[in-house]
Amino acid sequence: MLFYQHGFDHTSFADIADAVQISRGNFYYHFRTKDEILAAVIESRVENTRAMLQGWEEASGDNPADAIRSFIHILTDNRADIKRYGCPVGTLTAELAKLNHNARGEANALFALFRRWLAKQFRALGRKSDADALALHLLARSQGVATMVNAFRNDAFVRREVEAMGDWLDARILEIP
Amino acid sequence: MLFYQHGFDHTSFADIADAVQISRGNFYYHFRTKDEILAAVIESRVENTRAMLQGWEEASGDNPADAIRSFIHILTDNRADIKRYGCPVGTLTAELAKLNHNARGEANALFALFRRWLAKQFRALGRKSDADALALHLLARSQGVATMVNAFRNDAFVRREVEAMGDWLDARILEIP
DNA sequence: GTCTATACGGAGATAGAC
DNA sequence: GTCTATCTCCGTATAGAC
Repeated sequence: MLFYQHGFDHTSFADIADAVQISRGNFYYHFRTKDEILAAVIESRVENTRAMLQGWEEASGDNPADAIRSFIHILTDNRADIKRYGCPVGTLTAELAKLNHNARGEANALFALFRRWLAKQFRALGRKSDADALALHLLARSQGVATMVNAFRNDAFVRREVEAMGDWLDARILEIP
Repeated sequence: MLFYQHGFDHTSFADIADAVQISRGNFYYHFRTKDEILAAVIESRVENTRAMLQGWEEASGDNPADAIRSFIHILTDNRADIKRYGCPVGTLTAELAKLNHNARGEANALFALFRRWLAKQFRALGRKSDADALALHLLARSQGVATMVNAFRNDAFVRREVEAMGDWLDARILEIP
């Protein structure tokens, strides 16, 4: 999506209309303001994310560690886009924070979706007391990798870090009483 | 700086002129274009960063581990700004990447400054072969924390992660042959 | 050097024909 | 529903007075 590729503020109606192949005027039949488009984009991302997370859960066959590994591997799977545009969630929340935009909360809710889902997996693994902390830690690690690879475009680095996160996860599992 | 607080694209000449207390017209006596201002801002950040890194080195008294700890602690020291605006380097490079801006390289050079400095410290610690990898890892960790705390504004999380990075550093030192 | 006035383009948004 | 034409505002940038 264009908001992801060029940022929300910098994407104009002309850009959008051009991409969707309708005229600028017609746009206002579907959305009254640009903010309304943003809200719809975030809403749609929330839905897709929900579905993706649920899909990982189901594909893991009740193995939370595998579900978490699916999360870790988005870095590898999406590395081409991340190199060019960064993480869609991280860069959007950062931009909206700077714009002091109304939809900031909704964008953060996207992050919270990942956070709660990861915490749920860690809890299912038996990490009752620190599930949320582990979730935040892993989310931060993957955000950090996304930021760095966006700057340095270093594939080897992504591979190393994804592996390191896997090792970290294994170590957390071994710690379980 | 305004570019940090509101982003480069979203900051107008009127905003800047207002902040510096001179008229918009007078601005063009000092800079010919907005991009020239950006270049000057980055240039100035490079200088400040160089000085800061050198200062850490000197304050550490030839103890690279302490120098690295100074780096880790910027997260704690600047957490108020980071909560509101994110990391100045990370958010700038991310924005310029999306704008496909000319100055993208210069902004990344800012990141590279930290990277090389950290690698130098790790090398001084005796990590000859993986100094750069360790530098990138630590840089990514701190970027990740900055992104998360910008979204969630969670002080306890920063404290935990800063401590965890300290522990990680100690473990790397113990590994040295 | 610093100001005011203004040109010029592009942005979001509206009106109204079809 | 989709279009073109148009409005208004704001952004960068320039001209020229002082």
